[in-house]
Amino acid sequence: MAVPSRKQPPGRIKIMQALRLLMEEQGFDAITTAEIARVAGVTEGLIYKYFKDKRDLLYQVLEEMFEGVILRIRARMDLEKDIFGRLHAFIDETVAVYATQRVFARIILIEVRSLPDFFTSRAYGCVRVYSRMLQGVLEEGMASGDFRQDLDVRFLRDILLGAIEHTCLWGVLFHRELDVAGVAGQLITVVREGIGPST
Amino acid sequence: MAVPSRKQPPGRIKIMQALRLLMEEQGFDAITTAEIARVAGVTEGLIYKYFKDKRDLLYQVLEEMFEGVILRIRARMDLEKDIFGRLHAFIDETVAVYATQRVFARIILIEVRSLPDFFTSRAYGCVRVYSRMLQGVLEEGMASGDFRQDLDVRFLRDILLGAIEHTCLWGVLFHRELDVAGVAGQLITVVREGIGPST
Amino acid sequence: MAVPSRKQPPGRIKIMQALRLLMEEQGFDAITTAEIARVAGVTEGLIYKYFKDKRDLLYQVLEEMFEGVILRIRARMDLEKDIFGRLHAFIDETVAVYATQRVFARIILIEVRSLPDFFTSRAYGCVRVYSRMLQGVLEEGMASGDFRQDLDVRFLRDILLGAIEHTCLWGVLFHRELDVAGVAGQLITVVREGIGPST
Amino acid sequence: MAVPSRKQPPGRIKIMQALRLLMEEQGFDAITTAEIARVAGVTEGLIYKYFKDKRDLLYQVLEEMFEGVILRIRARMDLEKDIFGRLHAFIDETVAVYATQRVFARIILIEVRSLPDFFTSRAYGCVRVYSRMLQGVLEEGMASGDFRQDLDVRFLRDILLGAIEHTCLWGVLFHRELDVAGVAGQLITVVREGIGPST
DNA sequence: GATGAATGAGGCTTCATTCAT
DNA sequence: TATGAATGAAGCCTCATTCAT
Repeated sequence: MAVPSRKQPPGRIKIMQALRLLMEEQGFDAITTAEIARVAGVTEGLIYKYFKDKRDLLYQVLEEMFEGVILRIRARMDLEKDIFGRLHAFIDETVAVYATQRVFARIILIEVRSLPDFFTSRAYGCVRVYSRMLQGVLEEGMASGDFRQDLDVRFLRDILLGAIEHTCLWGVLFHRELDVAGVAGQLITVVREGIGPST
Repeated sequence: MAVPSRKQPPGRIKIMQALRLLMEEQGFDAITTAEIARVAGVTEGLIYKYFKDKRDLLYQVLEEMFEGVILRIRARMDLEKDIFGRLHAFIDETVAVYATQRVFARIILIEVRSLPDFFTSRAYGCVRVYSRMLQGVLEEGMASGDFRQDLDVRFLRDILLGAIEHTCLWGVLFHRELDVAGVAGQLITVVREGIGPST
Repeated sequence: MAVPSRKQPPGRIKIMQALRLLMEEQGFDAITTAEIARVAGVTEGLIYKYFKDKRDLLYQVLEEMFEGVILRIRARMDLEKDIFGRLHAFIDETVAVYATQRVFARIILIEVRSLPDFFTSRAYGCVRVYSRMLQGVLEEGMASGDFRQDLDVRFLRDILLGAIEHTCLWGVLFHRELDVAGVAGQLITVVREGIGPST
Repeated sequence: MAVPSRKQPPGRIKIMQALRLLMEEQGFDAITTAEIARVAGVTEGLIYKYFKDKRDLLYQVLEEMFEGVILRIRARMDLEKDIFGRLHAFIDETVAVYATQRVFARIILIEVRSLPDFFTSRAYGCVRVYSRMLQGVLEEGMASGDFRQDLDVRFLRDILLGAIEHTCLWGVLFHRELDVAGVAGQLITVVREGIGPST
């Protein structure tokens, strides 16, 4: 997977890096192709050699990052034996990614939602893979009796994803630091035991 | 409710209605001022008599809707005696709003996030009020011993808000129906008891 | 002359004052009718009750001020017996006006030049009267033999007017103080004796 | 002279020429970007590839012309041996420029004054250079004892510049012919000897 | 693989002005 | 005398995109 970028033309690489760089500071809409080209040190025209349009560039950047993220999470989960460990690994690693890879977080949490054609892009495939990983854990836990079985697994999945995203969102929006262990820990606690008084 | 908007110039009202109407079908960016004016039956210039710019119009539309939403939720919560009832009311009513007021949901869940100046707008004040309502319930529950006290109340609040939003998001994005009672019910269950095997 | 503004409707007065006030700080083009109305405390519509259009307002403001200026200069000149005294009075008083009445100076030195219809306005009549006053002095001086006679009186007039205006211009443009006596004195010296080595 | 503008993109050249052409007949404000583009035979968008905005275009046109003017004046002055010759050359050449280069005259005498950001533009640098040339002559004359020394050199400079400009202004405003030798000659006479009766 | 000049569509916004009340 | 809602024309400018070299 994730071909080691062998043979990638330098122009293409520079363009993708330029967008990533610019998105550290600005939203996608605020970034112009002229700016991307300037930062990349190429001409605007070259962008269209490698990318169908400006959004395609965004999607490809996202895809590349997302592949790395998925590998990371999978690797981390594979180390865990029990089901709660794997769930914790998924959550913790996701939060860690949002905390450290701000551009990735920006794109996935903010930019992409208002772009209708995202959901037919290859990058969206990554979202499905990612989402399916969590769903897999949940199904497994239900099957094994470790998790309660009276819930719709997709609802449950969305609840978890939403909880993760929202706790990270403000950090991303306002460039605030994120307490990874704290967020992940509290989330796991709520999910395991609920908010009723600890018994 | 919804103050009879005394003295509001008709043009202003028509413009706001036009945007709401158009946003049933398209994203904010895809809507042009020309289109708004045409649907409202006024000239483009009039928009700028009442609104600083196109985004200001969006924020004012959102604010107006949000005020109604807040009133609705508050009214509903005031009917409940116990703390879990109030929590349930908040969640259930929020989901109901997302399910029925698609434009409101669109704006708050999707459009607004990529607009940096939203967070300095008056409409954002509504978000804070709304968010504070939930936080109030949580604090109350912690103080009374009904909720566990080993969690950061703001984390908890964000977990809940995220869970609500995400479960509604896909319905909003793809114009799917939303099973209000189902979503709210499952969410409350998770929150109360966690996903551990039902005892 | 210059009717003591008897019976002038208050709205009209307020509008003219508003423009004068605003022109202390901004150029005419940068000032909008909306701003004028706001400062005057009237509605935009009222402006068009009293003035044909925005430029007409400018011209009437200028005319009113110019009438005062002409009276001042004339009064001052009438005190002088000899021809050089009158010339000095004209120059000195003009510089004094530019130094103290910045709005007047702004309009006459800057704004009005790019407005083609100014030269058919009543305010332009004031310019002619003013200009004629200087020309009168010069003609008188030539006739009496006090001034050299080998020059075209209109060229001479323009040379003097230009010298006055330009020495004041930068003060007006950049809100700098103006050394009235200095400017007028040096000007008179040059005009009387030239720049050849003092004999 | 007038560097062969090597490598200047043709579009850029055509745009600048178009503005010069249009300003023969109309004021800057009356000229629209659409008109400029039409006359240049390019699209409006291209204007903004080469010029920050419409005013920037004006300033660059002015700068280009002003550079030529300065070269002309300097060349002419360099031919003169004595100080009065150089002063005369400066005045005469300036008047000649105003008489023949109407667009240049228009811009410098009329348009530019009401544009606040002109004074921070590169074109304004030319004004300073030009103005400094005259001041240099005056300082030289004072140092050598050819000119009287009891005057502030900058006042004197402004008096001369104003006299030149004003005598040319009406010609420029009303498209009248200008008697170059006459204007320059009379001006020099006044300046040398004053208006006192010829001795 | 890369350039860079040029396009073109249309977006947002401004503002003087009018008119019914 | 004054209001204020509404107009309408057009202006400036942006920016993704193309194409010949």
